[in-house]
Amino acid sequence: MKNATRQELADLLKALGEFNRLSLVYELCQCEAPQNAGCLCDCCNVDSSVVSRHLKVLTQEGVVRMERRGRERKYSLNRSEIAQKLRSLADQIDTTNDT
Amino acid sequence: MKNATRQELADLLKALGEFNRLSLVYELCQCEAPQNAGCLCDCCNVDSSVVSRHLKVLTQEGVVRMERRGRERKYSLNRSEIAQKLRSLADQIDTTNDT
DNA sequence: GAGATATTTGCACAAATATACAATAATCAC
DNA sequence: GTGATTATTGTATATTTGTGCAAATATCTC
Repeated sequence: MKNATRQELADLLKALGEFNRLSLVYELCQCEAPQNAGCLCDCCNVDSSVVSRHLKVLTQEGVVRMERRGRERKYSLNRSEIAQKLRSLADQIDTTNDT
Repeated sequence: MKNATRQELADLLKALGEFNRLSLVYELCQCEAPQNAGCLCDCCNVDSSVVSRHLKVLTQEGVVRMERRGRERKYSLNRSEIAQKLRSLADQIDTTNDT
């Protein structure tokens, strides 16, 4: 595995590894339709500007994708892509022998 | 999901989400036998004290377990446990509809 | 015990991060 | 256009984090 790839994976895990961002991910998990930032604000107890920045991180890392719709921005999870990366890591960790 | 649980998961992901720590995990992935800290130092380009601290974080988060053997300390991956947690998250993310 | 080896802790520090509040930008409804 | 709504960006700040070097701790060998 190349260093660049490993760095990308580390960045992804770091993006997921913050309580409020993980909360946003779980919130989006449970929504079929894309959600706007205002709605997503409700699931974490921080200022909307903070949510906006967390969503930016999640977007940059490919966890989430955003589409403008009027003055709103709709966010949704890149479900299969993220799940696949997590499973791939799990497989590498789990492949062989263990207690 | 309770907040405490979510925080634990976030902490786990954060532990994995740093380049040198992830490198240590990959290194341990490829070892059958537990490795000592000195050996693990070779896979990241940092001071041994830094590796020691990273291993401490990984141990605290349950990624790795340590056993003293003389003056050495042998580290090994908690493979199945970590893999299971990652798969569980993947499943939650992936359960339903997506592009 | 003396010296060598393996690893961790104390200390210092620069960089990154999460956060709040205020200001700005973009769009809608009238 | 005016005002309201939605969301982001500017600024400041307190905290956390990753790091290296030196000192300390623990164990082994002689």
